[in-house]
Amino acid sequence: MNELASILKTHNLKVTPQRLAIYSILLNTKEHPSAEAIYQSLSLDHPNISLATVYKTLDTFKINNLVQELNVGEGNFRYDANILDHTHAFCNSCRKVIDIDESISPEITKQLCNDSGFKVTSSKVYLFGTCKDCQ
Amino acid sequence: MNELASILKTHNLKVTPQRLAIYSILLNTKEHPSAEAIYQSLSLDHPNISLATVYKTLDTFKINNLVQELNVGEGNFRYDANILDHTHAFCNSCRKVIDIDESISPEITKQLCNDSGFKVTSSKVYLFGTCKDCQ
DNA sequence: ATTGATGCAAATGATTTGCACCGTG
DNA sequence: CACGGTGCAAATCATTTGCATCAAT
Repeated sequence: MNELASILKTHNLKVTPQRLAIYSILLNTKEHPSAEAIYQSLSLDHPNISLATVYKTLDTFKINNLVQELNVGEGNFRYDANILDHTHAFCNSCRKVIDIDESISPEITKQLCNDSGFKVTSSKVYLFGTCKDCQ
Repeated sequence: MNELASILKTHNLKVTPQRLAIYSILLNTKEHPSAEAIYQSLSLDHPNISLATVYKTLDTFKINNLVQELNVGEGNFRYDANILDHTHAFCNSCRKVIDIDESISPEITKQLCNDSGFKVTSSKVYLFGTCKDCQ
């Protein structure tokens, strides 16, 4: 059996072609796609999938901590199969979201935690500016 | 003339009672209200203001860098008249957004900037967890 | 066979837009 | 007076929901 299927089973989720397809897209892209963008990607190999299913599946994945939801202020959400806290940089020019793999965010959360009495379970760090290609 | 009025003028914005009211609300709250919440607050003293005007005004303020827009994943935006980069903590229990006044976020953005070739102009840091009152 | 997943279409909720009218500079 | 701002209602966009059907265990 395929590896994705066993990950889904680990979370007590039924294995369906739709779920495999959506999870596979997220694992194989660096684009941080929106629900709509995922739906577009699916139109090739799974033309009869429903947008509602994409939303429901993403919600299920989010609840089961298989994906994280991002919001860089565009008016919709984006999804990332990398669930570890890491920094996302949004280019105001090309509107791409880039992963910044630095382990600084987790560190600062701990520091902030100490001072404020707020018990931190996760964090999101967004940088805004211009990416290398657009400069 | 009142101080808020002169701030608006500095940005070449016409001074209207609606803008003064909205900006005043944002300057005097720690609640990080949504457009809808601001509209509710206005219903007392400005009962005939339009929700569309609230949205248009917030957009104008955002463009003129008088407010910043937050998104903690609730499906709407919240607004903060403190435009300096600072950390926001969202309590998953009471759904309040709390300011964390630490100057760490600006520091990390500089570090990340160096490594990635991404030119950072601003940043947003969100912490998720449980606030002091809810623990 | 049971239970949960899917697809469709309709509903919702947040935000935006068009346009006539009004108020500020 | 001119131009931008406001209010209203309608439109749009992202996301959710209800429900009948379908598929995985």
